Amino acid sequence: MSKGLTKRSENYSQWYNELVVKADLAENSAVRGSMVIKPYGYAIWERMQAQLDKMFKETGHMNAYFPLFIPKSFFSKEASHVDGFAKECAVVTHYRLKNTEGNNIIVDPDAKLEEELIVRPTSETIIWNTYKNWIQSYRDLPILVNQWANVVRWEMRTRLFLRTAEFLWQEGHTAHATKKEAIEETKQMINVYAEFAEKWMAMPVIIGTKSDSERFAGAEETYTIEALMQDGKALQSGTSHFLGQNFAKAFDVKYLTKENKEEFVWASSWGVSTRLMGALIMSHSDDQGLVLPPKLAPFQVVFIPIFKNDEQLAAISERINPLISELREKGITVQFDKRDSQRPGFKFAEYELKGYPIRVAVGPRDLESGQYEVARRDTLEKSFVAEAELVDYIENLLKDIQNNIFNKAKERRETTTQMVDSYDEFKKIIEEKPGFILAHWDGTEETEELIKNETKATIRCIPIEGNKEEGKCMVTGKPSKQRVLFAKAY
RNA sequence: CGGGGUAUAGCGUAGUCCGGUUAGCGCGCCUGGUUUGGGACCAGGAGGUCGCAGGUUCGAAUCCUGCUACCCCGACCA
Repeated sequence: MSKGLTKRSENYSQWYNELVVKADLAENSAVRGSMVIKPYGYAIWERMQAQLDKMFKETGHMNAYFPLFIPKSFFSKEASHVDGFAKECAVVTHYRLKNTEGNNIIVDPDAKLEEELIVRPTSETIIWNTYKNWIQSYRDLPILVNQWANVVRWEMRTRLFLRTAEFLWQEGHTAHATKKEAIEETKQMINVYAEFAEKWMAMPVIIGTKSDSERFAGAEETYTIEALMQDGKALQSGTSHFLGQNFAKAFDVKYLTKENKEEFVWASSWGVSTRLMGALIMSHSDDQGLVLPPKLAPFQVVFIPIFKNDEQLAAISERINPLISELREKGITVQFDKRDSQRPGFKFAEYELKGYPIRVAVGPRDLESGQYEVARRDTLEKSFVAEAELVDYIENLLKDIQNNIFNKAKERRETTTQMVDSYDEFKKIIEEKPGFILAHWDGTEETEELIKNETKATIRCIPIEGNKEEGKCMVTGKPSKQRVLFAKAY
């Protein structure tokens, strides 16, 4: 399982599939670029889901579910939106198969749909078509709805986790009476994402807005959180869009104000996807495998008994079962690996590969001494801890690991983020020491395009926080209001 | 869709140029034994339409033709 991991660690996507997903679906192009998420990987996604869902509910949202198939006619109402997605839609044209002679299954030509159905690439259109019926008065607003779902985007090129044809995500779609409120919602949700990324994934992010060319199709403003992976490439990890009245106008969603005036509603949408799992893997993993933040690890602690026979195992179990109960009462997730089919050394390596934050080894020797060997995944350090102190020690160590991997990631980002004032220096750094670059830009699409073509670096975002010093564009010398964030991106 | 590459057991591969025993090796898997505090060892064993279709030949993983899929680089993108 771990064969070749060290050598391949520079190319994360090479070993995800050995670790958490199985991607070998396709002899058939229809599932090209999809992925099977294995149980352990899915457990990580469930932890992420649970926390995000909690945060959405704490900010007043409720979950709903809308159909997978969207009639083509819905989809073509918002012009820039359809332009953005038209090239990557899977389309359902028939509803029946037919078994011909020789067991040859074909699509029944008589079963053609009158109107084709689009497999949702995102749900704005079907949701706004529905909101039209939900909204009449200012009393119906705001509508604060989220959906957990799968979507399909027929990308020309796929990358495991980062850009699969089908992916799992959450999409929030809100409707508001005023522009101000919709913008506040948009900003609130990007802050929720940033908090989740930093406090739970232990992944530092930079919040900002997208340039015109990178903005979501149909949005007036796109907020993003941008993270830096260990190889110096940036990953867009979550977005929140202020949609203005674009979808309200396209789907004719109006409400009556207190003054009995008819107005279009204002909208936001926001989402994060299983791409976050890719981000998590690429932020922290090392040559030994995954490193998971304790807050998202499916299991935070694993106990490995070291035994030669059933009597020894029974003696070990008797001593550590009360400890496990005590840990569980504190809300710590614990696994006790009693398998006799693998040797301890194999298990050590296996749990390191899977990123369990803490491993405790207990053998006859330790029962006598009353001290257990505790190993932490982030630093691979081991220490002996007295039985009486173990529960408190683990509780503190989990917090310590969570902080430590965040700080490590942040430090790494800071040492690979540079302020650059000349375009020559920019080109040199992008080539030699990839990472974030803060530089001045004249705000035009032409300059952005030029930089992209010459260096492959793109504007990841226009940061919201930090120094807002004015300056001159590093390419054209024209005035710039603030530095923007550049990087090569996934 | 353009450029490059690859396809041999569950995974990784040798063999292909120059056709010739029963297609070899490592990991993994199964059985037995010895082991068990950092990925155990010994012995035995199972597992292959050599991507698919056609052709050349006494004989094809190997040569020819066509097709398909995957990977990498671009364009596209959560």
